[in-house]
Amino acid sequence: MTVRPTDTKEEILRLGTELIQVYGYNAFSYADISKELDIKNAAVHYHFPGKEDLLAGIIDQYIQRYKELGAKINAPGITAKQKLDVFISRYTDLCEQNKICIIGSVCSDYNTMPESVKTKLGELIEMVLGIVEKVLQQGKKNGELDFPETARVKSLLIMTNLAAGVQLARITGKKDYMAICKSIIDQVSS
Amino acid sequence: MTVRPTDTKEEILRLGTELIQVYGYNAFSYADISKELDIKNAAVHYHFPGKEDLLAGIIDQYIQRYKELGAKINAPGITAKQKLDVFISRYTDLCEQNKICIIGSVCSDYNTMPESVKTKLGELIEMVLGIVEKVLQQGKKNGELDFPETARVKSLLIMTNLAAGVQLARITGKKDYMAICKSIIDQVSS
DNA sequence: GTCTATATGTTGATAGAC
DNA sequence: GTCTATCAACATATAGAC
Repeated sequence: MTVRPTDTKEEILRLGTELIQVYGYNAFSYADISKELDIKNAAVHYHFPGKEDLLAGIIDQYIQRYKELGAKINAPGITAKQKLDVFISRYTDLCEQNKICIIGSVCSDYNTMPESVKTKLGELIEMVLGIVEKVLQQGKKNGELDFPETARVKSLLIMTNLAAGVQLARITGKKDYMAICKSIIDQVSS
Repeated sequence: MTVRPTDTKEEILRLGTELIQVYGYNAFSYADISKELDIKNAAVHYHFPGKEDLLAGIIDQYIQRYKELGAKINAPGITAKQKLDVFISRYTDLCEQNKICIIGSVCSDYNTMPESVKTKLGELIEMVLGIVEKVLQQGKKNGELDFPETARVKSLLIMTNLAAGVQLARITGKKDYMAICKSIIDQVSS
């Protein structure tokens, strides 16, 4: 790749995220990153002294992005269904690239992570669930969406469908994942 | 012809399964096994020459167990709801032990696995889905269960709820998982 | 900020004795 | 079937030059 990264740190974060989504946190090394970015492993350690720091940085980046999405998604003129579609399409994109959700990926390695990162991960997941819950709550209120569960529980059901859906898709194929997405929409349609 | 496995081999399989459920496939080593079983790492290699062989052995054991469960679950006198409870309680047990479903765990490491193991994993998952699908199908037929989706799709929805549910429970706690389980039951109740 | 060079431990694995 | 002994390869990590 001839694209000279304007910011090595950003590139490391981007590649680290990808490696977690494709191979898992405990399956990649700093060598994978340094080779791909054509830098030395010491350069990676300069930006992220330890692998845990890299993981923390990646999760921080996600928290930041969802914070932005949470604010943006409240914009008027977008229906609750469209908002829900924004979430679903994120997972569909992952699925298409043979990646899985970073939360699900890191979850397998949860017990190998330091406490500080566990806490950060909890923050991220509560933020994601909170955004989905809010979308569902508003959609239910204005009659656009309909479902028997509370918005909190419905957000749990939808997010587990999506997270494990992309995991499953790796093995059984994309067709099953697409059927899951269709059902999610059908279940909340009034 | 069934060869009786040695106790050690069984112990390695048991412990290997546990390590995958607790720490993930790429996070444990043969040293973890040999230390815990108080044998030398060479002894582990005797039973499973490579780590992939161990993973294959673990998946094979699961396939065998689900084959037995698939046969047993057809026994008369058990309602479809009770059969569904058998599945749910397996995940609840995992949740209680802070473990996650082995399929979900291995899924993160999917792209680091040899083709032969990927195929085996596909076999296992189709078997599990098939059993759940059959339970749902029969329950729907005799009016015991009711849901708008096809049995196949509903099995996908339920299994993704459960698999990601135990993953989530590690982070957000058992309460969310229990709410998911309750909803699964409610959704299929007629 | 990136490099060279190096340290130190771990990993998965094997050969051959008992 | 288990052991001792040993291995090359790789992992994470740091010191100090440029």
